Formats: sequence, structure tokens, C-alpha cells
Amino acid sequence: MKLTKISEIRRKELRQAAFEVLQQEGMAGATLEKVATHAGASKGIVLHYFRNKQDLFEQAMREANASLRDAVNARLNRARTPHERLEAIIEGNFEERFFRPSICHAWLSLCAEVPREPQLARIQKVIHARMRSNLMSALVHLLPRNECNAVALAITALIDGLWLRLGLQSEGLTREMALAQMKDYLTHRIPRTGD
Amino acid sequence: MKLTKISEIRRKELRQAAFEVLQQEGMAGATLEKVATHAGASKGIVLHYFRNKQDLFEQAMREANASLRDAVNARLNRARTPHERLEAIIEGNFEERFFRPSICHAWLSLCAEVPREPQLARIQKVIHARMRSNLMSALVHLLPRNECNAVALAITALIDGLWLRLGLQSEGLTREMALAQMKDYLTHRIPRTGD
DNA sequence: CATTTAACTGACCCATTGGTCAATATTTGA
DNA sequence: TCAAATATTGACCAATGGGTCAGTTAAATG
Repeated sequence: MKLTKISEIRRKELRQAAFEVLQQEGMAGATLEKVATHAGASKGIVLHYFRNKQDLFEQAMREANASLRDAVNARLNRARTPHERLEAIIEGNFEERFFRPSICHAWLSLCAEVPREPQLARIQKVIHARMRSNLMSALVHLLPRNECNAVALAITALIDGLWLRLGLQSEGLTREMALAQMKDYLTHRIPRTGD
Repeated sequence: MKLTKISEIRRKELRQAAFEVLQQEGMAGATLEKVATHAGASKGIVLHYFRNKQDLFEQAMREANASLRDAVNARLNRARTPHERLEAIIEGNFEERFFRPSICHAWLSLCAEVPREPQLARIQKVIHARMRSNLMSALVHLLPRNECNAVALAITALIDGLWLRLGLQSEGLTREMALAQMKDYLTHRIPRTGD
């Protein structure tokens, strides 16, 4: 396959560099210069491959999202029962390689721009729609129809809230605690049918 | 009382102006010039009252937090039972005047800076400690000791998650829906003792 | 090999912005 | 009333950073 063209390689490197710089510097501090240096290139090349700064970080967000999506999908493919599907979604969202303060910092910086950048808002919308769709596909088999929406929203909010906590107080919230939280919610909210 | 000195008035005006500009412009866009103009003053005066931009926004965050704290405390003072205390905390956190997209946008911008500004991190820590303390003072009467921590964290995460949702998708989440979510969680998680 | 195309660099431009400062207006209060 | 303190302004500075561009190197392709 010819997707390994040099241009695609560079683009990917730069998207990842952008996301990594974002983790430590925030949006304002994530300079084109810093991104370039971090990727071992010059500033000029960044703007050769991306229209402008917004474009770069929009694509960086896309990439980070795709990565998370793939992790969840991989688990979903292995899931057999609705319960397992729920588990897959949740554990995918708390995988070690993602559930890290610095990653959360990058997401926070991106989310903070959403209100002023329609492109980022669009991505955010997609993310939420997918989460909701995934959750519903499991919940409809576990709950009365009229409760599914509420529970899907609650699970989403819980995940987001725990991520936020991780970002705001780096110490004090481990992956295990977060997963325990989610489990606690599910056991109290979803009737147990011969799990 | 001599708290009505002109300097205190100005400071308050500028803190609020800063927070309001933050709502629409984000941290990077919230220029000293814009804040000054928004308060009907000149840029010079802002730096006359605040050491620098960080100082200004740190105090803006303090003020916004104090406002929220007061709202919750007012409700807490009226609460008689543990259930009412829980209700007070939750409804205080979703009061109409606070639970607005633009307000959430400002908070998002501040939170995104937390990882790089120890001062903001300190405030964030205080906020979380207060929330936790308030919740525990009610939960210890409603749950076995060893479950209180988990439920307090879950409630906090839920509130944060719902706020985040409001900020990321301005339409589609009303105050009533958010409150219904919280109530749904409580009814399923906390045993009902002759409420 | 030669020529077209793409990758890449570094210098440059210009607008923005945080911050300083000297000068002016206003208030205070003795 | 008058001086000391405080409030307020606007000009100015230095730095930064996004974006453009002309030109150079390297790759591809026929």
C-alpha cells in the first residue's frame, strides 16, 4: 500500500508531536516552533503540511480520538454479552496508556477551545455520539427502554468526571479507583441477570 | 466598614470583567486590553491593581469559586436532614445563574491552565476538598462508613461530568436534565430511609 | 541523466500582547 | 487650602509567534 508516502509519515509525526507538546504546554504554549523542534523538524515544514495552527491541532485531536476509538472497538469486538460490551467500553476508556494526567491535560486544552473552534466542536460531537451509540447498544438489552438514555448519559458523565479529576489532581486517583467507581455505579444501577 | 475603598471596588470590577471576558475568549484570547475595555478602563489600571495576568485570573477564579461556595452554603444552612444537605449541595451546584454554557467555558479555560499554574491548582484543591467535606457530612448519616468515600467521589464526578457536557454541547442538556440525573443516581445508590 | 515534483529550511514580516513608566488627574485628610 | 497619596492614562518597549516566501536540497520519474 502506498499510504506510507513520506508526506503521510511526516503528517503523522507532526500530529503526534503536536499532541505531546500540548500535554505539557497547553494550547497557548504549544508553539509551532516547539512542535517542530519536538518532531525534529523546522517550523516551516509544519506549515507546509498543515494550513495553520488550528488545522494542526484539529488533526491532532482527530488522531488522539481515533486511537481511543480503536482501543474501545478492539475490546468491543471481543465482547459477547451486553454486560461484556459495557465492560469493554468502560475499560477501553480507562486503559493505562490513555488514562494518564498528561494525556488528560492535552484533552483539557483541546476541550477548552471547543467553544471557539467549530471544527473541534464537530469532533467532540462525534466522540459523544459514538460513546452514546456504543453504550445504547449494550444498555437496551439490560434496561427498560425509557431508562437507557439516562443511564448512558450518567456513564458518560461519570467517565468524563473521573478523567477531569485525574487531570486536576494528578495524584490521588488511580486507574483502579476509577474502574471501581464505574463498577460500583453499574452494580447499583443495572439489575443483575445471571451475570 | 472600609472595604468599600475605591481600590477594592476596582479590583472586584476587574476580577469580574476578567471572568466575563474569559467566558467568550478563552485564556489566550482574554487580553489585558480586552479585560480593561470590558470594565471600561485602560490597560494600565489592570496592572496597577494586579501584579500580572496570572494574578488577575487567579483572583478571578477565586471570586467565581467564592460565589458558588456561597450559593451552596446558603442552601446548606437551610437544610435540616442529611437528605436535605445532599440536595442543597447538588442544587447549589446547578443553580440557573451558574449552570450556563458560557460560565462553564470560563471554568474550562481555567481548569486547562491548572497543570501549569500551581496557584490555580491550589484553588482547585480547595474546591474539591470543600465539595468532599460537604458531601461526607451528609453521607455519613446515610451510608455505611466504608461506602461514603466512593459515593462522594461519584457524586463529584457526576457533577463535573454534567458540567463538562454542558460546556461541550451547549444545546441538549438542561438544568432539569442534569438534576434528574443526579436524583436518579441518588435514588439507586442511597437506601431510602423514610425520606 | 535530466527534469519535474516534492520536501525542507531559515530569514523575514507584522500584528499582538504583557509589562514598564513617566506624566497627569483625582481624592484624601491634616 | 494644600500637600501627600492614590488613581488613571497612554505612550512605549521588547518579545513572541503565526504565517509568508524565496530559494535550496532531495526524490521521483520518464
